[in-house]
Amino acid sequence: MSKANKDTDVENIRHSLAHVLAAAVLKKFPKAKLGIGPVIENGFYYDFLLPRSLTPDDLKELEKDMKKLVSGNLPFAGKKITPAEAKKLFKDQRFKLDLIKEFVKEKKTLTVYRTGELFMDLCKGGHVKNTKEINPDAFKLTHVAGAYWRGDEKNSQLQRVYGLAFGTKKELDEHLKMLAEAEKRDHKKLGPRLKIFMFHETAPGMPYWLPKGTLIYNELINFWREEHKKRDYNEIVSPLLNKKELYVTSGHYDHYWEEMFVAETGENEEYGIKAMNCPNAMIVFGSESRSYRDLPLRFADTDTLHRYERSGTLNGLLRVREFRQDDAHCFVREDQIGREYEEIFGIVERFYSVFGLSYSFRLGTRPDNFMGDKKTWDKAEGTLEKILKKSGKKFVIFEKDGAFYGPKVDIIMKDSLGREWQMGTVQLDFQQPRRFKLEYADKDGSKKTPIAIHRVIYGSMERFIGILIEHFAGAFPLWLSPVQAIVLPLSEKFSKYAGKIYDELKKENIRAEITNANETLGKRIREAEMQKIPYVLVVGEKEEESETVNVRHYHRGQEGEISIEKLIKKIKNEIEEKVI
RNA sequence: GCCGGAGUAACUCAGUGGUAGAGUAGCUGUUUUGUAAACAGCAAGUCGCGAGUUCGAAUCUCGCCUCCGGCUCCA
Repeated sequence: MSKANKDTDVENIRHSLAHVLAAAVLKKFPKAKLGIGPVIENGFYYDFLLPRSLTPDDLKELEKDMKKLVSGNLPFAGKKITPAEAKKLFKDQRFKLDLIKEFVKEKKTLTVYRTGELFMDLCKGGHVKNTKEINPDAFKLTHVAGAYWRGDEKNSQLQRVYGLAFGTKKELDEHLKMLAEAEKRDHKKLGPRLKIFMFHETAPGMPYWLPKGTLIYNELINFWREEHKKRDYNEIVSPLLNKKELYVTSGHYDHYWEEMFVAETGENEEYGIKAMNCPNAMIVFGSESRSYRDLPLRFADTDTLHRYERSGTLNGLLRVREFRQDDAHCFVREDQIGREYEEIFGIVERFYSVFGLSYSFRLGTRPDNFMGDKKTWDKAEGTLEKILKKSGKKFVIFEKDGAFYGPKVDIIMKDSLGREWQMGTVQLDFQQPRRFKLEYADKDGSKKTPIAIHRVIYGSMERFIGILIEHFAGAFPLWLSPVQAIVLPLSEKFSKYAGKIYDELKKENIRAEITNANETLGKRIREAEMQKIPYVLVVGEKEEESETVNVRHYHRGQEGEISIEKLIKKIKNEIEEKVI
């Protein structure tokens, strides 16, 4: 059997189970109103409007009932129907009637599928022929969540029941095991356990960076500074509070003010707390007269930003209210856009390959609340699409996903649970330079408006570190490890020798720790392993005599004795090369 | 913001109306260790916060806060 067929088979199983779920729900709640029940990655869901909230116990019962239905060898049979027939069949199902109306408008054919004698659904098909093709032990209802009808907040909220489903029980078990493994990588658990960051309830969505996390944070920023200095980026620091008027000029007051923290003075002046760096970058560009020779002119800025994200959207380090971006604004002439983008894509590749991260691009086009005129937008979108095609990289287009001031190219990554996150973003902006009346003198002496490219590579430091923790499962590459080596003297007799090793490591700027011999060696090794320290150095009689250490590496295991000079050289080289 | 779940010692968790518990971590002492958990003792709690019901609330009810899973949103 080909892979494509196998995929279709499991999709048919998932889709059929959505129908079986709806049948079980209707049995339990005859007045339930049905939404839709599509196939998703690894399973299915179905949306319902019910007289009461489902409990975890309800899910267990529904699952049991579904198994019974599946074992009843129910056939699936579909048949084309007319709109009039459809309206009659689903006269008590208001959401189905919505769909029928929509389908009629789009001139789609209507089909109804019956699951045995007990259930029918408006559906385009894609089922098993009979539920005997479904293994009753290879699916599981996992959770309930609220979901708006047709994905619109203004519509009623339905209860969405999620389920996992596979062809065999083994695949289901493997998937559940994988989820348990993913939980072990979860940065929300690992971060605090490894003392990288924490949260406090007085600052929702605003991380505390603990000493170890601050080391990682600073190493990432240092690397970023080195790489950007080479490429003629000029770092600036700008105010964290600006009067409302700045955001009126930039356009953020109309589009964004509600999501900003606002500070008020005793004299009733309103200040916006920095939520983005661009307006102040515009101010700096406009502070001098500029020539075409100055362009591209790049201002980088990593100031702390605050955004009042809605409470339900916060998610560990991946969605926060306080963060820093590795931001920069590149002011270019129109003819320089392509080159600048190519250069930025080069920076992206350099950075992501250092961590061994894979990513994809996403082009976001004109949103509904756009600023400026459609013609400029079309031109900008065309330019970006052309550059993306030329880059040879894979990309998808997300309609209406651009910033209000211009289209954007996002770098997309997945977390340990496979959820997609926007990391870096490169945004084209024809609007703000115009609004701030920025200009440069062109060759012929005429005044021209520059184009701004907003770009972040990591995205936000917070989100990036969250993804890194999950990517490395907390075992960072040596150059990022908060503790790079730990010295364990076998007993107190060797404390002095261990201290000497420790001093030499520190002298070479290697982040080292040392333990005393109060605990057994086994226990101290266990603790070092749990802290995911790359180099564990055991010293005892043999090592002291031969002036060596016994190396145990987090990934490579026990490596035996090595002289301290050789070890330091090796460690320094590994740090320098940023080995992953 | 909306739907659902959760919050008990620093951490992981037990405790369903009647004296707040265990393991780990911490501290003290003993042990001086050869590659993932030595032994003993001690200390540790506004049971998320606030109200209510009750003779009595970690436990029941209501409101709020925070976190988690979704939805919506995401410059």
